[in-house]
Amino acid sequence: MTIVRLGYVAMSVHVKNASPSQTMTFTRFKEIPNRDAAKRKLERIAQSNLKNCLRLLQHNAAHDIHFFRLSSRLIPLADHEELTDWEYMPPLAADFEALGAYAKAHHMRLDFHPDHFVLLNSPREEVLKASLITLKLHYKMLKAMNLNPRHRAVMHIGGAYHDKEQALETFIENWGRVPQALQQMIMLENDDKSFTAEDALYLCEKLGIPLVFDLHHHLANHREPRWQESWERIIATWADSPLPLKMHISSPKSEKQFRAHHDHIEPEPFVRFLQDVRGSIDRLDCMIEAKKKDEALFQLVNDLKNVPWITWIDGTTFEM
DNA sequence: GCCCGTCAAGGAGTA
DNA sequence: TACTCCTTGACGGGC
Repeated sequence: MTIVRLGYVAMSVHVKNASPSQTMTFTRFKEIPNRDAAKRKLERIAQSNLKNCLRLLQHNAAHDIHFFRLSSRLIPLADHEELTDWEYMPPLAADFEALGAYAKAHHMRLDFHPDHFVLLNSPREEVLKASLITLKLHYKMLKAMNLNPRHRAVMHIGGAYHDKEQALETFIENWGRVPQALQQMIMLENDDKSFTAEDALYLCEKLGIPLVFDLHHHLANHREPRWQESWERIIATWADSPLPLKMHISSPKSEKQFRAHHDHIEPEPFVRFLQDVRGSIDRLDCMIEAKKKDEALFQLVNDLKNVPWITWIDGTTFEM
């Protein structure tokens, strides 16, 4: 038996005016003559983002959603190189605490996906440095929510830099420069252009990192099409994690724009996948990455209602 | 209230 | 070498 939880990404199409990613660009920041006033404005935006985030968690609780990706843009400009003197945490501490407490009370798995500019295998010193600053920000947010940071941030491997083998080795070299607390926070994901699941497994097995398998990326980018051959190895990368194996699920926008995400999830390929992995592990968390966010999740739940070997435990959790 | 240019980031691809 | 595109959601000026 496998218990599967479904989750979605960062914002809701149902909850109106609840963006967790309101922002101010650095260009606008500089236009405000009083720097302290500008910082206060950033703090107000961040507070609004966190309050909206709590509303999203409340919406999730109401719909039995126990798995959610937080926006990485909760605090605008927090990792900007010209704002290192800004002590943003004290005015936000209470809001972060409330978020973490709510998630714990409602048994929710929360995590982050730092954006694709966070590159641990960059040959450029300044890019690696900026990436570590952004990762540290994610770590601080998790700590502020009183969540165990272990395996809460999924990342891509990075650029191929015209030599994929060398790029993988650079990742390993640079990994030694990542503080241990940040290393423990990280999961790796196969991407749709450069690094296949096989490449990611090479790093994950060597460095002890859980692999977040993205099925759509695998279909777009692979050497060996049969992911099933690697499934046991993928499971094994999660052996030391306090959290269940995590997957990314999305559907291609079209044949032509295969790599882009569709509004919704095509149920048939997902059902075939579930059939293949059924019983192979106790728990599986599937992050639904679709343009229509929670609406796509609700539609998928509806589509899965007809599958005879699925037994629903609550609104978005089932046993198979 | 809608439309569209702009903002940020790093890499890939093309000319 | 220089550019355009990719991606994301939001901002903000113009009408």
